Amino acid sequence: MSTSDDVTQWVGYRLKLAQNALRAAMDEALADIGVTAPQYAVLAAVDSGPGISSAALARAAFVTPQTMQGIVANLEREGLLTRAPDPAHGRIKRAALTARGRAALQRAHAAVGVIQGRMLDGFSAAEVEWLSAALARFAENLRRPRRSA
Amino acid sequence: MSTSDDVTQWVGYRLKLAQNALRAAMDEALADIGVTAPQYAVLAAVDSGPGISSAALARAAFVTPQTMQGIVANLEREGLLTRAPDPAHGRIKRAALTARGRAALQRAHAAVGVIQGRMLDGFSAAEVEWLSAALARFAENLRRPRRSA
DNA sequence: CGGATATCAGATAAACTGATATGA
DNA sequence: CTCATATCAGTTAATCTGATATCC
Repeated sequence: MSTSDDVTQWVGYRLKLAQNALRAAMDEALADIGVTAPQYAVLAAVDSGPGISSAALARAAFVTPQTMQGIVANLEREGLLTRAPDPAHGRIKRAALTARGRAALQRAHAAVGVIQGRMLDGFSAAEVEWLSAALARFAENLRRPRRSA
Repeated sequence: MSTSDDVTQWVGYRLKLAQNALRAAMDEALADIGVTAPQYAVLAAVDSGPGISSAALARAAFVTPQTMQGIVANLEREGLLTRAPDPAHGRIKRAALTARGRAALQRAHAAVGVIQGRMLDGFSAAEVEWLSAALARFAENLRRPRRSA
């Protein structure tokens, strides 16, 4: 039974290893800037869409609101973003980058670009495109019918 | 500045989303069996190579010995594997699955197979092969020279 | 002593579920 | 009342770094 059991050959395992390596490389590169990989993603998302709520960020990242609030709270504590209550909708808090947040994001973009380049070394743009689409499809496929309707 | 900043388009982000979705799906499927995705990987590795040490498992998974010991300790606590000191090398502890561990692994293999099939739905064997190789190469590329050119 | 192995101790971000308050 | 948003409280597995002890 140790024939098809080689976990290191399984796509899912390699997916995990690749993601682990990516996160490790990003964490190392982002350490100086003082942000983690997930935090970087949130900073970039807030920069792309200022005024976004935590709930919306959570939906975009497919995590629970509580999880996203943890990440956002860390960023707020570090002074990289602020959240102001929406005047019209008292309950919603809209996130925006601070000056320090924007500066950090700038540096992070550069650092991450290097990591990305290293990871994709040897692959053509077309291959990367296909790969990216395949990964997105993996996630879609996995998020389908959970059970028993 | 919101042109090339769309994080959701970035390969690394999609890699993370795919891995997150995979882990979530696996955790859900493995919940009944009482193991997590990383624990499943360790059980499979121990099954493939009985007598393996925690340090060797850590190297195979590219994590620190401490991290692997945490996972192994949890599995030992659950009674899914045992660790016996090597008679010749007093310091080394060799892991082996218990009867319950083997039973859990059997069930886990089946459950994970379903998840895998769902994730890869629509992809040919050749495509999966290429994808898998690409992911392995990503990890390799990222684990190369840290700096110093 | 050096190298590999195992652990203890401690820290942290990230993820979850559950419960709750509030506003539209 | 219902839905979405935010948040408090508590839990957990998985990561890390640092320090130690134990073998060969």
